[in-house]
Amino acid sequence: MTDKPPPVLLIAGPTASGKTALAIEAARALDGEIINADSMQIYREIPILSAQPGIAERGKIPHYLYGERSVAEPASVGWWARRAQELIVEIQGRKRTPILIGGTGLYFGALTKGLAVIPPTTDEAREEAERLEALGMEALRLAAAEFDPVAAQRAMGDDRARLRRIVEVGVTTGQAISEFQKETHPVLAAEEWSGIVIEPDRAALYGRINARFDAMLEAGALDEARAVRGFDRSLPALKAVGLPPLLAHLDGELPLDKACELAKRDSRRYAKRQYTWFRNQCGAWSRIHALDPDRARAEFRALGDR
RNA sequence: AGGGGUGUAGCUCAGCUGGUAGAGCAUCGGUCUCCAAAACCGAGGGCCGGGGGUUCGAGUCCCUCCGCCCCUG
Repeated sequence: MTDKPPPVLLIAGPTASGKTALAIEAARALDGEIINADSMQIYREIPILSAQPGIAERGKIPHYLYGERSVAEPASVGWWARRAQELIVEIQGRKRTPILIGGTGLYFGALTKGLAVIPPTTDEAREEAERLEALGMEALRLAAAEFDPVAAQRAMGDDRARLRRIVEVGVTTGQAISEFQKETHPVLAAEEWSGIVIEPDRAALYGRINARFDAMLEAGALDEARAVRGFDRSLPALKAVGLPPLLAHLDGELPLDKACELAKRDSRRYAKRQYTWFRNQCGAWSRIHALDPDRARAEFRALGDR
């Protein structure tokens, strides 16, 4: 018997790829506990729209970071990574396997590649960035280039989000964000984890995405949208796929069928971006291709036998 | 059956008085270090319904055939 902590299992997959079922299978096989690695499933007001696993689905397996925060209190990669790390240590302390499952590539990256340690930006800095953005892209880009020509160069086109961050970090620290980023260290060492990507046939997944959204509506997605209607629309959770068109419908701007169409389209686009991310950022991970739960489980077991 | 209309990219449609095709959406590829289900960048794709004719040259004009839509009987 050694005291070596059990390795951490990372499972990434696009929306609607059957992650939940596979996580349960993995938890049973490895005596594990499940940690959410999905930026939207963190919010408790949108369990249906973000496809959080229900009580029944969870079985007896402990699940963490699902519905842990309110829409009104946005999470962030940094917050998530810290929580995930704490939970990993806890679970390993119980001699069990931490299983992280989700679709947010950046979150996995924070663990396996690291996140630069940058002081939290101040309100003042955020206001400054907003002020510049309001002046127009040119002003924002110019200011960003002033703080950090390297990072500004990297932000192509009208990439407001990154340009703004450069300014925010610049204003609060007086330093270039790219300098901080040079000092990045993985949270998990390479030998501490193994990763699996669920990568089903694209057309099949699209079909499932479409069907799933209909099921979400059936399950009360519209009520969820109604419940968060009063929140600031610029909150991250209010941008969850499917929510904007549903809100537009509630505001009387769109017929329901049109809203559904848009929601499905957005979901397909999102899945496409996820494929791109996993393909290029998680190239060394193992793959599972089956969409069918039974076959996916079989593929998973086959991986374990290697 | 007669009259009118229409047939251009996967879809919806632009294409002025003829000069060998565009747009939106979809699709595909890529970026990604603290709002990431975000914010961006890029690409391919059309024997212009078939055939014939006029013309130096036709998606654009003429004839004919085929498909679809509407009206009238």
